[in-house]
Amino acid sequence: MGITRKTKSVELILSQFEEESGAISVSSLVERLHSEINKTTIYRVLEKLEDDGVVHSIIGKSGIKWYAKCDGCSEHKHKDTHPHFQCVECGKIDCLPVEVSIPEIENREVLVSQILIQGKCEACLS
Amino acid sequence: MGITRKTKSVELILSQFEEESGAISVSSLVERLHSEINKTTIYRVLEKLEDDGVVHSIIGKSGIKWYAKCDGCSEHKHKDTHPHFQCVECGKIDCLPVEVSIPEIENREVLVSQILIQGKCEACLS
DNA sequence: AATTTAAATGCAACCATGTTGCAATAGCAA
DNA sequence: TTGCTATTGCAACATGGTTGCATTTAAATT
Repeated sequence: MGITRKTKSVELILSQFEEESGAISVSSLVERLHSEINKTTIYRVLEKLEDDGVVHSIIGKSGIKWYAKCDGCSEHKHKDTHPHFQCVECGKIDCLPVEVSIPEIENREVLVSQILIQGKCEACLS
Repeated sequence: MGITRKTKSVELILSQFEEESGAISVSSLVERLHSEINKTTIYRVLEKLEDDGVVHSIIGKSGIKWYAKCDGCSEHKHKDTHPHFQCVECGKIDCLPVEVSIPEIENREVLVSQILIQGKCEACLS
């Protein structure tokens, strides 16, 4: 079960995603908000927002967690087939508005899939 | 530059991959070999083996690192388009002998891509 | 408006994964 | 056998993330 009360922490965290088009790493969120919210709370709020389908999480190339606003996700079913792009230079992660089809696999039940494409983003290509 | 000397550590680590068909997490490798090899050495040897194209690494669903034997990788070019499958129940990771085509993306240069499919493996399906 | 109650928070302490610097060890070529 | 340098071990550190518990607070109830 997710968020039930509109608290200062929830509002603050959500406002960060309003201002950001791409994904935000948890550590940068902790850094940005450390004077207003305790890091434990940040972890907990993000978890609940994910349960609610408000944001979704991505594991970046070095294993750390990022969150991005969901666009068309619901509480019980995330649209997790869209890939994410992480720039090897600046580290930034964005959602890609593309569908990648995952094949059926013999003897296994596929539930979700995470696709992380790495390369150079527009800003770092110059 | 990768491995240049055949040391006890290298042999021991490689022997673990002989016995294993799937991937091995670094932490389980550290656990298995802690009485014979220091963990720092394990991290360092794995890094070199990856440089040499002997193994390749995968970031699992919870952000930890796994390694698997390479099959047809060379020192400078890993075949990283094959997806990996992680069982949500037992946690085990395997390489999938399938090719998934990654689309070109406007304004970005794609270098590598990591596809992690999650679901239930054969053993956990019953 | 005052009361009540459970959700939400802060804090401190903890855990796991991974890294660094440096001195000691050991392959291997000469 | 000697000498060079790659490799290793160790201890200490860094970072990302979690836990238990006492305190606070949103919001429903009176």
